[in-house]
Amino acid sequence: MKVFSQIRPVSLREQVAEQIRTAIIEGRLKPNDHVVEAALTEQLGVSRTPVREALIILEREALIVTVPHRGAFVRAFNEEDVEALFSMRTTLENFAAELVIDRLGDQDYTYLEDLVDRQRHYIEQNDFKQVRSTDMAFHQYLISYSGHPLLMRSWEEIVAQVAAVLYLRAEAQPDYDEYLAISDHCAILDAYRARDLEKVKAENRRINNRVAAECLSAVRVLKGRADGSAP
Amino acid sequence: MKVFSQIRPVSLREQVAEQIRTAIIEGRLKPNDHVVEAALTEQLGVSRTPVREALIILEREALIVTVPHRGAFVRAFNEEDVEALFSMRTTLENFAAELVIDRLGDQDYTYLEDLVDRQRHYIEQNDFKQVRSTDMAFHQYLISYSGHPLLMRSWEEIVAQVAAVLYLRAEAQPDYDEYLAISDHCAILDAYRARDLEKVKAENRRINNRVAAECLSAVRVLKGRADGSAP
DNA sequence: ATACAGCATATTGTATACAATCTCATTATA
DNA sequence: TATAATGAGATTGTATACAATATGCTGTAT
Repeated sequence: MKVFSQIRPVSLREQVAEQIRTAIIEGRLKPNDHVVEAALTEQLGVSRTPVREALIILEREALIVTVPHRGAFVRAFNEEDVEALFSMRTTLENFAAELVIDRLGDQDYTYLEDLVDRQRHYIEQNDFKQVRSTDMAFHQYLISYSGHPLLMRSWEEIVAQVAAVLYLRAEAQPDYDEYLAISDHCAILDAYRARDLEKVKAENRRINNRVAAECLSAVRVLKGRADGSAP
Repeated sequence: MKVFSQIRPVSLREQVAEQIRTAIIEGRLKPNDHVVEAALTEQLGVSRTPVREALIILEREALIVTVPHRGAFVRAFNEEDVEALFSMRTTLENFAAELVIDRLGDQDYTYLEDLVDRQRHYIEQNDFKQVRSTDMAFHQYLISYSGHPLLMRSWEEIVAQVAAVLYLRAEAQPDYDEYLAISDHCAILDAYRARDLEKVKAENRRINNRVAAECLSAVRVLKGRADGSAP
């Protein structure tokens, strides 16, 4: 029985990166916000070095855009970005499907169904933070199950962007029907259970295309609001 | 007519990263080599700051593995890594194929054919550095043509790893038949010309599987040598 | 002879100081 | 008035100094 989990030192730069990442995903840092190193230094109580290193990491994750001698800015997603994001997501999820479809067992389906139930529960309680997190856990499970290091890495790089864009959707459409995700996940599970790879891929494509459209309109709405309020 | 190309300040960290990257790809830095910051500081004539920042970038590219308080080491590819690398490459190239197959025009085919000719020429001259570079340019063109920012980014992240692994193949098999790549590229071009997406995908899969097998055996051979010479 | 504690050295992690560059308001000039 | 030059302030880029940690040697006790 495993009692203790590995202790590994987590460097300041990673802690800083995590804080900034979360702030972006949760919308506390808005698109195009200027992220000033000195400000973070003060707020986080660390020196500029780990802050700078964290910003370099986040730039590689495309959550931050840096301009030489001007600084770091929160990435603003335009319509093409959203389009690209979800087509990439479809590609990665379909790749994962190829890798795992013949390896998923009953306990995996049980676990995934449990996640769906939990998500339904959180929707009923209006706990949207948990809804998002459970939703992501569903997709994450399938990706991680592949054990493919490059796939997992690519996934990690886009997942933060997806989260950031979904936040925009939530902001633009506060009354979004969260139950859609439930039926989506059930459809995916059914296709996996049937070991029907093409069906899984088609569902992934369909769902991501729909979510992409939703986020696209969110981006447009928010852009309109911004232009309207401060032209 | 475009006369001048954009001048953009290239930071020290990027220059340092480029140097280390090239050194790894060209085999001057061997797998598991300890990359000591102070040594680079001295050799490159810059301070530790840009060196550290370059190492962070390369860690995100998976060319460097860093262990807290122990330092940075050149990534050593094992057999699973090679397997994963080329299956990911297939996925990305097939995604690119979906995006570009209906957009390629005559001038594109001409350009790509010219690349193949140049590559053949370099093989005849035994200029293997140019052979590699032309080969990569062929694949790069198709990826870039997609204009898909995330695809291009993912590609960039694996292309250095592919180059590093191909260097291993060259080391293990000095008499490798370089003309194989020529017929591979012709096969890809034919499939694109026929607008046959499934054919393109099948060729990509076939070629990458073969190259993966070659690199896999290279990794095994080199591992055997290393274990034999210093057990 | 072996195992362990403790110290010396090397290396990385972090903080701070200084240099280069950009932005923007102000002023001079046509 | 419009436009360009100028300089102060802000911010990032780079260098260096100091702190924390890991490694390996040496001496000592068993």
